[in-house]
Order: sequence, then structure tokens, then C-alpha cells
Amino acid sequence: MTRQPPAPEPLEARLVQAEALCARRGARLTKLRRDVLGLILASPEPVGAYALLDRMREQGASLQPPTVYRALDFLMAQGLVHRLERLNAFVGCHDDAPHDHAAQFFLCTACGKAEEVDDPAIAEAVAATAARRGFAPLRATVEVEGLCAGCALSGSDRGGSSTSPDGPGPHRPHSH
Amino acid sequence: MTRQPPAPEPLEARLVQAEALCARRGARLTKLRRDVLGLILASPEPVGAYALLDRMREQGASLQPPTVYRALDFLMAQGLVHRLERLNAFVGCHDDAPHDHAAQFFLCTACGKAEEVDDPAIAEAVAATAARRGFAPLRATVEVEGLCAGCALSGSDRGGSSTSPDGPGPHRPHSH
DNA sequence: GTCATGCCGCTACGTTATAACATGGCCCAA
DNA sequence: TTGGGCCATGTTATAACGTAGCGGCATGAC
Repeated sequence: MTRQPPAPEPLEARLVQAEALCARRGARLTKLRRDVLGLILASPEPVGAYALLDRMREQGASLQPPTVYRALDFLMAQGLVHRLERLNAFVGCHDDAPHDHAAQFFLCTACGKAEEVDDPAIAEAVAATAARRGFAPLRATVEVEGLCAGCALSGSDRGGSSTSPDGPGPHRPHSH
Repeated sequence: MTRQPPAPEPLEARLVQAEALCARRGARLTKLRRDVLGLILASPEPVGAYALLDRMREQGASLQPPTVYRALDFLMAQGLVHRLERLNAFVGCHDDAPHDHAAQFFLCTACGKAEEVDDPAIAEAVAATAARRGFAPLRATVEVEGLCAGCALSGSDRGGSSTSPDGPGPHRPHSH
């Protein structure tokens, strides 16, 4: 029990769910697209397009960048994955009935994880400001960088933490 | 009076202001950095790094990408410019005393303009959600794509508009 | 059957960003 | 006045991210 892969079981369930969703919409979740979605869902962190490409190739596929991007476009159109602009990377959508829904992301610079949140208060605040300006919003990107609860604790809690000896080492420096 | 350049006068004033600000902080707004800032402020729309590079070269400078990126890094560190993640482009900061201040951006897909807003309600909504999750935010990216007031009017107002005959032509398609 | 459509393979290229190393100026102290 | 530290910039090369466009092949409609 040195480390338990964080719930390997739901993966297949989520794929099945995605299949059903696409079927209901008349969209075709092909093997390729399903594989890409699987890799994204299996990743504990956001994945870049080229990382996906590499992983697909490791699994024996022989693809070029456009193929992966097309699959990603499809998955985003179905609301099954989100793109994180700050990271140029992709995450699975956490929503059960995904489509347009507005989402916000909290990106931990220490552990690299991205938490999706669907907070109406934020969406409403944005919508209200837009309305006040006569702006007709189509999509909102909300991405907050910082330290997640776990990393904030182990980082500031010097003198009692059992986890990391000197706080969260930056995940990918990612200067930007 | 066929077209009036939108306020050419404040440009120099803003540069002087930026200079003063940097001086106060002990930061050096060199000629290069000042030139880059000038180009960004002079642009009615967000500018990409390579567009800046081209314009600098047109003005006789001979630079490479890293030089521009370093200048941009400096200007961002001083809060004088912001980066728009959706566009991979940069805009001048509208704040008078710029630093960390949280900002939100409304990006018009029709005319390409970016409006900076500094709405405490949005910032607070984000902060509240973060706090609820134990997340320690460092920076928030809020970028809303849609139609600005002007373009929304001329686009939907078919039958009476005097401006554009068939609505706002998309600025840069920018698939993403 | 054959036709349209949608998906995918592939080549090639465009765009955005950074690593790594070299140079040059400025200030200060020895 | 020389040498060293520091910062900004120059230079080369390459990494990382993304797309245009064409052709072939399967599937389902008629």
C-alpha cells in the first residue's frame, strides 16, 4: 500500500458515460477519440497536446499532431475536456452532463494539479460586469494560479508537517 | 477629419508616467523597454510578441525574440502591461498605479479590442471560492470573449444600422 | 451500386517561446 | 586603473505549440 493509484476504476465508467452522451447527441466517439479522452482522464494533471501525442505513440499508435488536435477539438466541442490557457494543456471535464457550462480552474503551481470548479457566483459576477458594459459574452476563461490546500499546508507549516521536508517544489516553473 | 487617431497625446504622457513609476521603484525603464511599451500603448489592439518584434525592426532596431520577451517580462513585472492568455498577446495596463492589481479582460472577437476592467466583485467572488477550498491564489486570469457593445449593436441591429452592412466580420478567426 | 459525409493519415509549415552562451556598459572598491 | 560584480542586451539555436491542405478510406443514405 505504498501508493494507491487515485481511483482507477471510475475511468472506464467515465468513458462509457461519455460514449452514451455522444450517442445521445449523434456524435461519434471513435476509438481514437476515446483513447485520447482516456489518456486525459487517466492523467492526474493537465496534459499537453504533444504529451498526448507521445503517450499515444508509446501505445503503438502512429499519429501526427493534427490528429491529436482534431480529437481534442471534438472532445472540447462535446464539453468532455477543457483547455487550460495558462498551461496550453487539457483536462477532463468534471461535470456529469457536460456542455457549454462555465467552469473555473484552480491551478496549483506546486503539485501541478488543476481543480475544476463550477461556481455560479463567479459566473454571475462576470455576467453582471459584462451586462453593465453592454458586452455580450460567449465564453469566459477563469484560471487561478496559486497553491492548493495540500501544498499550501505542507509549504507554510514548517515544523509539524509530515509530508514534504521543504515545502512544495515548483512543479513546472513555467515562467510566463 | 476623416479619422482621428484615438488620442495620440496621452501616449507620451503615459510613458513619462511609467518612467516615474519605475524610477520610484528603482527599476530601470531602458530605451528598449520604453520603446516596447510605447508600441504596445500605441496599438489599439493587443499585440503579439512577434508583431512587436517586426515593428521594432521596422523602426530600425535589430533584435531577436528573446530580447522582446525579456522586455515584456520586465514590463509585466512592473505591472505596466498585461498578457492575454487567450490571444498570446499583450496590452498596456490601464491602471494609474499599476502593480499586482487583479484585472479582468473583455475581448471582442469582432473588432479585436480588449477592454480592461478592474471589478472588485469578480475578484472577490474568485477569492471567496478560493478561500472555501483552502486554495491560496497568486494570480487570477479572467478573460471573457464575446462582442463588445459597439459590435453587438451593429451586428444584431439589422435594418437600421448605419455602420457595418453585415455585422462584425470576425477579427481574427482564432479557432482555439 | 454510388454518392455524400465524416474521420483519419500525412506532409509541410506557421507561430510562439525559451535555453544557453557571449558581449558590453556601469559602478564601485582596492 | 584594473578588476570584479551586476545588469541589460546580443546571438544562435532549438523547443513547444498549433494549423493548412490534400488524399484515402469507411460508413451509412438513397
